[in-house]
Parts: sequence; structure tokens; C-alpha cells
Amino acid sequence: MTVSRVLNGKKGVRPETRKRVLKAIEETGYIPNSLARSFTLQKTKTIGLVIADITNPFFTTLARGVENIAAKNQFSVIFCSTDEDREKEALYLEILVRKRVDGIILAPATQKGDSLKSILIKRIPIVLVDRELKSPKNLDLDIVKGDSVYGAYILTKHLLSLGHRRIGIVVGSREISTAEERVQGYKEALIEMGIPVEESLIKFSSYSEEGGYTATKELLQMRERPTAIFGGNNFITVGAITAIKEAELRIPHDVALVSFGDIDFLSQIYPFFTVVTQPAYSMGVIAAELLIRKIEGRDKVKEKREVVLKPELVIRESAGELLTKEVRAKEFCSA
Amino acid sequence: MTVSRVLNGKKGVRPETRKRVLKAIEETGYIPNSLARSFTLQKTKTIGLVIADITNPFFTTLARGVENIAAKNQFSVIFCSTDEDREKEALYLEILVRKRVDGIILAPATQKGDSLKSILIKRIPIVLVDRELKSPKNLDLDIVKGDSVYGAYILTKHLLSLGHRRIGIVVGSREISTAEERVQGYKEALIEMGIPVEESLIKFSSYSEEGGYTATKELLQMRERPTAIFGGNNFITVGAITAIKEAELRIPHDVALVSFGDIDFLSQIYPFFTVVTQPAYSMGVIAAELLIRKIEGRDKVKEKREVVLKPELVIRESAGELLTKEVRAKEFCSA
DNA sequence: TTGAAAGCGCTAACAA
DNA sequence: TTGTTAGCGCTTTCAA
Repeated sequence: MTVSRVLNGKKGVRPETRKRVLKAIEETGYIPNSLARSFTLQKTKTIGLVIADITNPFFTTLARGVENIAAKNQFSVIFCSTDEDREKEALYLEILVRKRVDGIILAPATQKGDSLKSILIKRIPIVLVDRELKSPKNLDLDIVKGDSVYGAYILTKHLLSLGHRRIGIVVGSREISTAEERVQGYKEALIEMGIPVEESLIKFSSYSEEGGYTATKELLQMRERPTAIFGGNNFITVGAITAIKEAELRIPHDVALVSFGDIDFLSQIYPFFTVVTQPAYSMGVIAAELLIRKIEGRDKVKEKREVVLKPELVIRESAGELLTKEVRAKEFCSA
Repeated sequence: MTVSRVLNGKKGVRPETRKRVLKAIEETGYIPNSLARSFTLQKTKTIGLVIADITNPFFTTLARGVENIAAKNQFSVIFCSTDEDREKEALYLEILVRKRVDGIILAPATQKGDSLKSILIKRIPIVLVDRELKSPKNLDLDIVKGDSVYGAYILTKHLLSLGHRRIGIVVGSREISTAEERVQGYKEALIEMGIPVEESLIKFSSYSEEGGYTATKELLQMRERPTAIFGGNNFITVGAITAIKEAELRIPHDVALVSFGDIDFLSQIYPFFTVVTQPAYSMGVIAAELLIRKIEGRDKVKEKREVVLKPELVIRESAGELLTKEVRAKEFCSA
């Protein structure tokens, strides 16, 4: 007991005794067992972070934000990559509940929150990031997300302002809220300009290179090919580039290409792609702060909290911006 | 007790009883507490992965390999980013020991293994990845790494074969084994060609963009500027590019640039940089498999295991390969 | 086939 | 200021 008091820095221990305890700890190489501690205290100082893929720079940056805030508050983080697979997601969530994490940050793989049952039962605090949940109704989980509708809207408007009228869009699965929202923003921009929405130009695929590649290929094979393509996330855009190169088309001369979400190393070194960027790191930071406040009961607010971060349009060259200014646009990747 | 038997699928339970137990579990929404389980069993089914930065695609890919193997064996992974900071590393290792992880995969931030004390005391299995430990002597930890000496050697030889004679090299801190090894490989190639090693062309900096930027700037400001630069890892190369652009020099016309470690999205889309690549995913997979075997006592071998993976030279254009073939090389990033 | 006892290492509550 | 008791939820051992 006295040892416990010393380790937890509690008062009521004679300095002399404290010293003796410390010495004994030193000599025996004793290391406290936080498993036992968590077990009795009923809290683990651990949060779970469930995202699609730790290989995706967007999530990785977000994760970094989470980790930094967690560390600052003496929390550990368990990372889980779902690969957008609802079964993996359900499995990971179950494991996290079993491990009795104090809270969970989740970018759900589907809009249906059926895998959340056990978490809700156990009343484990949870914060969504990046993606909404549609059901169960009235779930009202806190969320930190980017404004996908708005981002897609300004990106599409940008293409329209450059004269594009047939714009293809490739997004992730319908199961994911951002996919629907990005398509919605795209549609709003078209409608505002009085341009009819053509469903065949809208591809719900998957947020992966493979998805971007396949869908783009289909778009390029249409009888009346789009003059511009909207990549729904970084992976999709990379896949789209591959498809465009394969078709021996040039960006932006033959097809313009813009991306929702920046393409990390590439854009940094070679600022060519016109994109809308999201503040991934901030999303992680805010989500973690929110979660920890909830865990520690410092969040008095009862209603659903919704933090929506505005994305930013970064105009570069991949949509033919220079072309329209009567300047010969640089050409990308023309091998 | 009977519940325990049912949950663990042990025999010796009447089918009828089993059914009743399952029903009760269903009804009450019971979820086992793996904390308690780990506590009594003295194993957590968790491994710790301690790396420099989950934002670095190299480590991220490696992490993915670890995670996949872990999941396959019902292990969870706790990720820790040290930022190459030995204090953070020591702190994270301490936390992992307290959490009684079953094993640790570590890419050490320094060659001195002083932060490993508690792990060794507790006899927690550990596998190093990517980087060696120099001390304590005779520690003989298992390791899975790339062959940095060889990789740097072939990359340097490639530059030499293209006619470069003054080659600058920027690597990470001397504290990190790969930095020393890459410099060693570089030297070996020079010596083999009878070219004197000039110490001022060798920059031990840090494995970061900032490090690459600063050191490259210094190299470019030398009275007799190198004709080629060897970036010690992906981050360093990116920083080097920035410095080169800032100096208004062209790659490869004015300076050739090669990289140890590929530059993910960039190279994939725009295969321009000549690099040596490492099989990061495999490193993660092998390390995790090795560790889990050790944890489960299936690894009979007593001696130190050392798995060294050969890196691969990928020749592209950033070293002026096309120039020397009397073809006008493409120019990179000339705004 | 089922159940009771004991103990894993810790801390809250209380007692000395 | 220090120490004792009890209990967190599980599994191992042993008894019924």
C-alpha cells in the first residue's frame, strides 16, 4: 500500500519511507503492472483508433494528430486498419471493447452503425472522424469531419469556370458518407450552372487505386468522353492517373484531373495537381481532444457535437488553368 | 466457471448447458474483459511497435505488414512514434512494459540500447527492425533489416558509372545504424574506383525533410559543388529537392539526385527518381512472424537471428541516365 | 459435467 | 503515517 502511494505520488508518506521504497524499486527492477492497475481502476488510459488504412497519408496524418494529443494526456493508442471492410471493423471494435479502451475514434467503413452495438451498451465514449453514420437514427455521436459537400462544390465550380461541361467523378463506396457528400457537392455545382446531371458520369467505386483506375477507365471509354475528371480521394486520383496514362492521354491537354485530398509527396515536390485539401492533422487533434474530454467527464455538453472543418481549394495546373490563360500548359507525365 | 469453459470452447460442457450460457450472454450483452483475462493468464496478446514516425511511408508500410500478421494471429498492435527522440523512445518502451505487451518490435532511435533495460529484465521478446543496436555488447537481439551498406554501394556505383566524381551524401544522425552503413557503402564504392573520400561531402544530418534541406543547401554552397547528391532516405531526398529548386538548379542537368528509399506517390506516378528500394512490407511481416514465434515459444533457435533483405536498384532518370545516352534528359520541376 | 476456492497486482476504504 | 481487507473478472486446480 505504501508502495502504491509512493508510485502515485500521493501524500501521507514519510520522506524517509519514500526514499526506502524508491531504493527497493530500483534494486529489484520493479515495474508496475498497468494491467492490474487498469483492471482495478476500471480505466485503461488507452484509446482505440479505427481507420481504413494506416498506409493512406490522410489517415496517417490524422493518426499523428491523435497520437500527439493522446501522449500529451498520457494515453496510449491502439491502431486498427479496417481496409473499409465492415467485418474487420466489427471485429476490431469488439476487440477494443474487450480490451476496455477508455474511448474510440472511428472512421466508419459503412454508414450503418450496426457494429457499434457493444460499444453503445458499454457506454464507451466514441468520436467519429471524417465520416458520418446514417443509422441507427438518433444515435447522435460526436463527429469531426471535413465539409465534403462544400469541398466538392468548389472543386467542381472551378472546373466549370475553366469551361469544362462534361465532368466525370469517381468516389468511394456509397456505404461511406463522404462519397455521397462529394457527389452531392458536385451535383450542386452543376445544377447551379444549369447543367444537367448525367448519372453515367458518376462512379461510386472504392477509395483505392484499383477503384480509381477501373472507374476512370470506364469514363474514358465512354462514347462522349468527359473533358475533366474529379478524383474522390488521393488513392482514386492516383489510380486515375494510371488509367489516363494507359489511355495515352495527356493531363490537362486531353483530360483535366482534379483531386479531393492532396497527393502528399507528389504535390509537395511537384505542385501540379489542382486539389481540395483537408486539414487531416487538425481533425486528429480535435477528435482526440474531444474524446479525452468526454472520457474525463470534462465535456458538459449533452447534445451531439459536430465539428466541420472547411477544406481549401489549391489551384495548380492539372485542370488546364494555364491553358485557358493562353499560356501553353505544362504537360504531365507524357513519357 | 462453466461460462469460461463455453467462451473458450473447452469441452466438458453439456450441449444443453452451453446453449443456456450462450443465450444468457446474448441477452445480457455480456462482453468478456480481456484485461482480466490477460491479467490472470499473464499474457496480453498485444505487441508494441516502436518506430520513428507513422507519417513516413516506409514505416507505415512496414507497420502494415506487422499489423496484418498480428491480426492473423489474434494479436493487437500498439503503435508508438518516437520522432527519433531517445527520451520518447524510452518513455514508450516503459509504457509498453507496464502494459505487459507480449513482445516488442523496435526501430531504435539510437544505437545505444540503454532504454531497453527494463525490457531485458522482464525478458520480453524483442525484434529489431531496420536498425541495429551497437551496445550493450553481446545483446544479440534478433533483427530484420535491409542491407544498407550494399544498397548504398550499388547506388553510388551507379552514379560513378554515369561519370559523377564529386558525390555528396546526406544521411540521418550518426546515432542510427543505417546512416553509418549507408555512408560506409558509399565510401566502399568510391574507394573501389580509387576516388579519394572527401569528408566535407558527407553530411550526417537527420532523417527528415528539414535535415535533407539544410545539408543539401550546404553541399550546394561549396566552392566546388558536387555534381550528384545521394539522399539518405525518402524524407531527406524530398528536402534535397526543395533545396535544389531553391538554388535554381535543374535535376539532373545541374545536379543529379538519387535516393535511398523510394518516394512513394511521387515515384509511382512519375517514375523519375533513381532509387534503391527496400521491401518495407516484407520487413514488417518477417519481423512480426519472428516475434510471434518467439512469444509462443515456437522459436527453438537460441542464437541471434539476423534477416537481411537485399535492396533493389531502380534506375530512372534523376541521375542523368538519359543525358549520358546522348538523349536530352527530361528535366524535373523547372518552374 | 459442474462448481468452489484461490490468486494474479492493484487501489479504495477503512483501521491501527 | 502505515497497514489491513476486500474486490476488480478471469482461469487453474481440485472437489463434488
